[in-house]
Amino acid sequence: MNLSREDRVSVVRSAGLRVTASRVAVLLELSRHPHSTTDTVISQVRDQLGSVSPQAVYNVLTTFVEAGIVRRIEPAGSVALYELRVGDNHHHVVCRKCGDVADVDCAVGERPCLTPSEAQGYLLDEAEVTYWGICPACQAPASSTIAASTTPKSSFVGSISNKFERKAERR
Amino acid sequence: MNLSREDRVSVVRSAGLRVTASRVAVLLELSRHPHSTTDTVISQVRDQLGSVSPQAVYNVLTTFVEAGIVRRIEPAGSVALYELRVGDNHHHVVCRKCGDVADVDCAVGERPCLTPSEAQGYLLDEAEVTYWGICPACQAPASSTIAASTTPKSSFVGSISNKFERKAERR
DNA sequence: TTTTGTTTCTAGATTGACTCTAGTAAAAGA
DNA sequence: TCTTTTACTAGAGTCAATCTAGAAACAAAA
Repeated sequence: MNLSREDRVSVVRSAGLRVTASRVAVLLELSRHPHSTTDTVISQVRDQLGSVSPQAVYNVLTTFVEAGIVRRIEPAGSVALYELRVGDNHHHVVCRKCGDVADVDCAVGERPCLTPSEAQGYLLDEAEVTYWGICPACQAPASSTIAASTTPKSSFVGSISNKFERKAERR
Repeated sequence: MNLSREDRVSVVRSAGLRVTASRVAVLLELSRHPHSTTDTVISQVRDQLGSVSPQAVYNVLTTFVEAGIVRRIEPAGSVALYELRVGDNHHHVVCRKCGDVADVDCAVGERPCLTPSEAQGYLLDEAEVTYWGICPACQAPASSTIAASTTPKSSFVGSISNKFERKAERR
């Protein structure tokens, strides 16, 4: 999914936000690469615009999340990831080896899509599901894919808070 | 749940680990306060033993998680939390206002307790569910409880990566 | 008991994501 | 075009967590 420039401008404007170069650029990057890290977004926006301060990108992402046009996820052991798909309450599956993230549709589609029998008195509004497993690339024993050819320094299974080795250069 | 000293020693030993004062002390703290942060554990262990380096506690927690006798969770926007309840695949509910965490039983009890209709080729082994809502204390409009009497500087709802205001002094 | 090898702990520096602040620049309504 | 509001830059700061080297404690063998 690659939003046109007009689409991106109108997304920003209809969220009640000023249209700036960095905001439009961040939207392009997120439409190209869902589940981007702040770091990736920064370097991609720099490629588009020449120079942008890291803080500007942090600001844009925060503003977008608060405006509801971007969703932020934080799988355990990972830095924050951002995606444009909002409002459908989909879930995610994370690879324990390489940290790759993929979307998983929610059968219900509205939150909370699950409710426990005993909620301890909490007023629930969301059930966030994170599936953990091994991605197709990392399942291949010694194939030529990037993810599988790299012997992980440490497997995420049973290990603590490593930041995965994110698939390099996913653009 | 307050494990006796003998219990704690035997938990450590039967995990194939050396019995040290800091390990036994960490277990006591986790048995008293599930969902403790590293910081809390450090100060509690210091109370017990006099002085322990932060790194020692980090080491102990990491070792315990790798040995499978402690579970580490990382709700979005929170630092790592540790608990002794392992192996029953229970879930958690997190308060958006104060960050309080409570256990929620899993109806299935084994992982993965959920499987999506389409897993994108991933080999799944776990479905981690985090329920989000408002805890009983924070629901009370202006009661005398600690959590409710403090007007949050920023609500977690719709905000980014704040670290909550964890309930002070839960010991 | 002493020795020896291994594991754990201490102390201190380091990393990395993220935040805060003050001043400057840019956007949009008047 | 002017003015007000909002966004961006630059730089320092925070904080959880990690890394490393050396000292201390543990456990098994001699």
